[in-house]
Amino acid sequence: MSHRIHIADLLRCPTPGASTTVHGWVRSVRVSSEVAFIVLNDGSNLEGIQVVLERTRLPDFDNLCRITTGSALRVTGTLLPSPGARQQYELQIEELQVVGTADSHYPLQKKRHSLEYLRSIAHLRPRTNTFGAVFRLRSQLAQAIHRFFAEQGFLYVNTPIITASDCEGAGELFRVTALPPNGAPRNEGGEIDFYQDFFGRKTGLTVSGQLEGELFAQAFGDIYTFGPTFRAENSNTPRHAAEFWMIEPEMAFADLADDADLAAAFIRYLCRFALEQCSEDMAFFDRHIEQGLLQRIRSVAEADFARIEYDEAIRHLQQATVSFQFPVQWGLDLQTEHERYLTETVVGGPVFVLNYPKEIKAFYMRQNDDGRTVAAMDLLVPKVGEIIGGSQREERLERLLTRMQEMGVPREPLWWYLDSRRWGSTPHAGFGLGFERLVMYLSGMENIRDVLPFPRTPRHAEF
RNA sequence: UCCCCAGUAGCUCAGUCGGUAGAGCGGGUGACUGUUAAUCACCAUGUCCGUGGUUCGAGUCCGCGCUGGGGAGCCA
Repeated sequence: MSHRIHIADLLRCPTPGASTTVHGWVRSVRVSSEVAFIVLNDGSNLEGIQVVLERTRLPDFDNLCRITTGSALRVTGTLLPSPGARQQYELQIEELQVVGTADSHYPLQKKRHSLEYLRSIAHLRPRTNTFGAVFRLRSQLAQAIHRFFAEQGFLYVNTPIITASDCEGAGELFRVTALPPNGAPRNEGGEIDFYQDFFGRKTGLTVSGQLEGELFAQAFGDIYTFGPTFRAENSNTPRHAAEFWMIEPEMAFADLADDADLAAAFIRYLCRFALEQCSEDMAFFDRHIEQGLLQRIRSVAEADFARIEYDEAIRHLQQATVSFQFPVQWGLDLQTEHERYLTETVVGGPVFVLNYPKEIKAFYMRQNDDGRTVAAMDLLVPKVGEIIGGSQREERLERLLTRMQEMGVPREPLWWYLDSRRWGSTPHAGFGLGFERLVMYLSGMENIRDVLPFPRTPRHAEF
C-alpha cells in the first residue's frame, strides 16, 4: 500500500512544480470547452483541492468531463500556483483514474441541504462541508482533551461500560442481559432471576464513570475518564442522546476551589485549541453555522471565570428586571433561562455558581458546615448555560452514610465505594462534561444529533 | 412522556375560496477559452406521508396513525 498524501498536508507545505498524487471524492465539476475543474476532497481539510483538466493535455478530455459528483478519484498532476482567486494552489492533471463511480442518484448534491435531510443519510453526510468540519473538530478536540490531562499529569482510566450499580441516580439504565427475551428464568416470586444471568446479577450500561473514577483518584491522585455513557431516558430534545461521551476528571487532596480552577483551565485550553488548531473549520462555523461564534469563543478563552455563591445567584435573579418563566426561590434548581441571565447579563462571561442546596443535589456531594448546602459547582457560559457540573465529594464516611440514608440510597451495592472512605480517605473533587455538548458549544451546532457520527436517540439506531 | 408546528418532484419550498399540481436548485442534452454552489438554452420530473370519513368533487376540511422539527420535563 503506497503512502497516501493528504490534501491538507500537501497545501500546508506546497512544492510548486512537483508531481503529486492525491486521492479523494468529487465535490463539484465545472466544465467549459477547453478546460474543466474538479474540486476534490479527501476529508483532511475543508476546501479540498482544485484539479484542472485541459483539453490540450488530455486526449481523453471529453470522457473525463463526464465524471460525476461523489465519485472517488486518484489523480496525478503538477502542483501549480492558481491564477484563480479562491485558492493558492491547484493540481494540473496529467493522469486521472476513477476508483469508484457515483451515478446521478448520489443523494448529496452540489447545493445546500437541510441538516434534517442529512441526518436521514448519516452514512453519507461526513462527505459534506458541515459534517466534515464537525467531525474534524470532534476528533481534534478528543485528542486535545487527552493532551490537556496528560500535560497535567492525570491518569487516564477506562471505567467499566457494563455496570451493576444502578443507584447512581443519574438516569434510566439500559439493561444488559444474556437471558432469552422469552422464557427468562423466574425466581419463586415470579420475577426474572438475574442470578442465572451472565454476570449472576442485574447489570446495565454505565450512566457515569464517576464512582469508579473516585476509586482510582484514591490511588493515582489525579485521574480522568473519557468514554461512552448511556441513558435510556425517553428524551426527545436537541441536547439529549441515548449514547454519548463524557469526560470526568477526579482529583484527590482537592477541594471545590481546586475543582473550579481545573474546569476553568480546561475550558480555556479547549477554546484556545479550537481557535488555533482548527481555524479553517472554526471560520466555516462562524460563516455558515453561527455568526459571531469566533468572538464568543475568543471571549471565553480570554475571560476571567467569575465565582458566585448560589445564594448570591438567587438574589441576582430575584432583583432581575426581566421576568422568568420559572420561579426563582432559594431551594429550587436553576433553569436554563436563569443560568443564561447570570452568565450573559449579570456577569457577562463564564461564571461558576457554587454551593447549592443539598436537597437538589446528589448524595455523594460534600456537606457544608451550614447544614443546608453542598459543595457543588456549575460552570455557566453564555449561549447555553451550564456546560460543566461538578462537586467536592463527601469523604467522611459517617456523613456520607447519613446522607445516603436520608436520600434512600441503599448502601449494600455500594460497599466498595464506601470502602474508599474507610481507608485513607481524602478530600477530593471532580466534574463531568458531556463531550457532545462541548463540540456543540465550540462549533455552534444546535442539535446533538449533528455532532454524533451515528446518533442514538429514542427510536433511532439505524446506522 | 406532555404541548405546539410541519409532511407536495431527487432537494428546498409555493399551491388563493374545495374544482386532478408549480418554481428554484439538482438531473439529462447542447453551447461556452480559467471556473469557484460557473453561466446560458432546451428537456423530463409526482403513491401531494398512510388510512378512514365529509363532499358531485379533497393536496386543500375532519378523525386516527406514522415520520420529522421546536418547546417542556429529565439531564450531560
